[in-house]
Amino acid sequence: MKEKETTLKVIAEKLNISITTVSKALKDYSDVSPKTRERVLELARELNYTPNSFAVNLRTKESKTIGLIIPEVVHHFFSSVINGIIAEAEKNEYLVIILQSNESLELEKKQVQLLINKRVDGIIMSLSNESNDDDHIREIIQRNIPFVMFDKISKIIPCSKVIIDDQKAASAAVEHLISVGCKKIAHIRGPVNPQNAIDRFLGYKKALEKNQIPFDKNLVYTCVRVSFEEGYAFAKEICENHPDVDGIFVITDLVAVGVLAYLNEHHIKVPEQIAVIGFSNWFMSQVIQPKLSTVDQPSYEMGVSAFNLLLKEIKAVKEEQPKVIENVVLDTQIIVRESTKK
Amino acid sequence: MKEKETTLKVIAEKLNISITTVSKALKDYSDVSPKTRERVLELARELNYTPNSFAVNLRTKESKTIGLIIPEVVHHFFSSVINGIIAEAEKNEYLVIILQSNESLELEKKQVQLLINKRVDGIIMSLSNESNDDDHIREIIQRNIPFVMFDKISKIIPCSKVIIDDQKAASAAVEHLISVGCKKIAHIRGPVNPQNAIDRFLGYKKALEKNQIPFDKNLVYTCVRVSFEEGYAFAKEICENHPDVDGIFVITDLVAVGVLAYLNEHHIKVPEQIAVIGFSNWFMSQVIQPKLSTVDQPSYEMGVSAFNLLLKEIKAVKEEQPKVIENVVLDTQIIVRESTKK
DNA sequence: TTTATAATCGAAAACGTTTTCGAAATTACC
DNA sequence: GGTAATTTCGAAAACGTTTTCGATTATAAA
Repeated sequence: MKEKETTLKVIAEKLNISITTVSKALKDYSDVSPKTRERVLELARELNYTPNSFAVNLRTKESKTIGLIIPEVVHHFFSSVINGIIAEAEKNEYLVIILQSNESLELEKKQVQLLINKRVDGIIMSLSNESNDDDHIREIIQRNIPFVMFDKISKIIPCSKVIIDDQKAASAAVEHLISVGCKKIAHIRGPVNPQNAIDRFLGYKKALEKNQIPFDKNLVYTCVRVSFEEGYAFAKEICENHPDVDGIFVITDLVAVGVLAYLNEHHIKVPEQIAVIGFSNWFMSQVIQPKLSTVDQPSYEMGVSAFNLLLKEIKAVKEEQPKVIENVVLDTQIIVRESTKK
Repeated sequence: MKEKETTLKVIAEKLNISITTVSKALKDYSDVSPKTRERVLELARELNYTPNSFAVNLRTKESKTIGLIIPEVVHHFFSSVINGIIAEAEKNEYLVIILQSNESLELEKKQVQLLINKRVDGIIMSLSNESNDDDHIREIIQRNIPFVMFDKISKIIPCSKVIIDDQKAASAAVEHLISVGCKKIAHIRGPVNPQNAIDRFLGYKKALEKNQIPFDKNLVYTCVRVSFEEGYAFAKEICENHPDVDGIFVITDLVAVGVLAYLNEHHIKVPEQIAVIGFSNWFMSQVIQPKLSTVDQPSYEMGVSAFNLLLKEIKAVKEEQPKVIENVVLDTQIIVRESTKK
C-alpha cells in the first residue's frame, strides 16, 4: 500500500483548519496566529512535507530552472563555463538543464524549442559553428524570454552577452610571437562562421600590420572541426610548403597540441625553429612537452557572469521593467610557457 | 501590451467548441471528427500553441526531466558520461538537470533534496568521495524514485548500477606491467572511501599475488584530491625512497600525468627505468610525451546505459510494477602506449 | 455595553491541462 | 418511420498551490 503524499490538504485536515491557513503558515504570512503556525510547522516537519513544485510552477509561472545550450560538453573550456553557471545558479536556487548542440544548427533549433516548451525561466547559450542570427534565436527574443549569449555569440542579436575581446587577445598573442623574434607567422584559424574565429583572425592581421609584417593569406589555415588532427595536418602543410615560418598562432589549444605533436615527431625544435601559441588555456597545455603558451580565458567567471546577467533579466521581466541589454567583456591574459620562450 | 498566451481555452473560444475537444484533437483521440480536428490543428499552428508544461506536469505527475549528480563536471571522464546521458535522454525526450557535488557530502545531500523537491522523474548519480550509504541516498530509494548509480557506487545500496569491473581492470593493468618486465610495482591509489579506488587497489594486490610478487604496503600511496600535483609529489617520493621501483600503476590518468611530469623533469626514462600505466583514457594521455598507457573506460556508453536503466525504472514505477534491480558491467580495455612499451 | 479596530481565519477562484462519463447528434438497420 | 448502434461532443473533476477578499472572532477604546 502506498502512503499518500503529504499535501497542504492532508495537513489541513489533520489539524482541522483550512488549506489557506496551512499555506500561509508555511510562508510566514502575518495573518496567522503564532499558535497555529507552530502546529502547522511541526506537523509539516513530521510528515516531511515538501511543496509540490509542479503546482507551484503552474501557479507562479516560474520554475526556477534555466536552460543552457552549448556546442560540446567534453571540452575543457565549456565544462569550466558549465561549472561556473551551475555553481552560481545553485547559490541563487536555480537549477540548470544542459543541452548539447554538437555544433549542429538543426539540433540547436530543436533544443531551443524544447527549452521554450519547457518554459524555463531563461536561456544561456553559446552558438554552434553553423549558427548565426537565425529564426530560433529571434524567437527567444520575441517571446521575451530572458536570454544571454556567451563566447560564440552573434553580434547582431540584441541581447546581453559575456565575451572576451577576441581581437585584442589575438593581437596580443601574435605580438608576443613577434616580441620573441618571429618574422613569419602562420595562423590556424577556426571555422568561417563563428564570430570569435573571425575576431581572432582580425586580431592576427592587425598585429601583423602594426608591426609591418606583410599579411599573406597563404599562411592562414582554416579548421572545420577544430581538432587535434587538423592541427597535426596543418603543421605538416606549413612545414612542407612554408619552411621559413617561425611562429604559429592557433585558434585553440587542442589544435595547437596537434601542431606540437607533428613538430615533435619531426624533431622540429619548439620554440627555436617554430614558436607556437594557442588559445583558451586548456589544462592539457601545461602538462605537454613543450608546455604550451596560450591565452587564458576566464571560463569559470564567464559562467558566473552569464548567469548573473540572466538573473537580472529574469527579475526585470518579472517586474515588467524594460529589458536592459548589458555586455560584459572579461579580461584575458597571455600565459608564456616553453613553446614561445626563446 | 502583452499578447496573451495561447492556451486550450483561447483555441476553444475562437472555434466555439469546448476545451475538452481541443485537447482531444491535439492528442489524436478517436472521438473527435476529422473536420474539427483539422480546424483545431490549423488554428493551433497558426497561434503557435505549445502546451503549458507546468500544467501538464501537474496533471500527469511527471516532468520528463531527470537529475544527474556528479562530483566534477570539469573532468574528462565525467563530461563524457554527461555527454552519453544527455544524448540518450534527448532521444527519449527527457531533459537533464546537472548538479555538481564538488566531492562534498554536504553539498551532495542538499542536491539530492533539491532534486527530490523538484520531483524529477529519476536520478542518476556518481557518489562523491566522502559519500557512502548515507541517509540521503536511502531517502531516494525509500521514496521509490527511480535511481541509478554509476562509477562511484555504494555496493550495499539496492539499486541499479552501471560500472566496470575495476578489480579485473586493475589486475590486467598491473599484469601488463609485469608482462613488460616490471619486478617492483608501486601503486598510487585513490582515496580510502570510494569503491572503485578500493577495487583497483585490490586488483593491484591480486595481480601481484598471482605473479608471486610480494605485496609491500610502503609502495602504496594514497591520493586525497586525486590531482596532477599529487602524482608529481608521489613520483618524487617513490624515486627518493624506493629507487628500485620499475613500474607504477596509477589510479587515474590525471595523476599519472603528474607522475610523468616529475619523471621527465628528472630525466628518468619512461618506460626503460620506470613504466607507468594510468586509468580512464583521458584525451590528454595520447598527446603527452611519452604517450601514456592506460585502461580505457567506456564513459559515453556508461552514460547511455545509465540512462536506459533509469528509463526502465521510470516505466516500471509508472506502471506500478515491482522494481527490477539491474547491474551493467561494461568492458574495459588496456591501451598500450609508449609509457609501457619497453 | 456598544462601537471601532485589529487579529485571525477560510471560501473560492485561478493557473492549464487530462480524462471520465454521460449526453447529444448522427448514422445504420429493419 | 422508429429503434439501435455509433459517432461526436462537453461538463466537470482533478492535480496542489497561491492569493484575494470578505467573514468571523478577539481585543481595545469609548
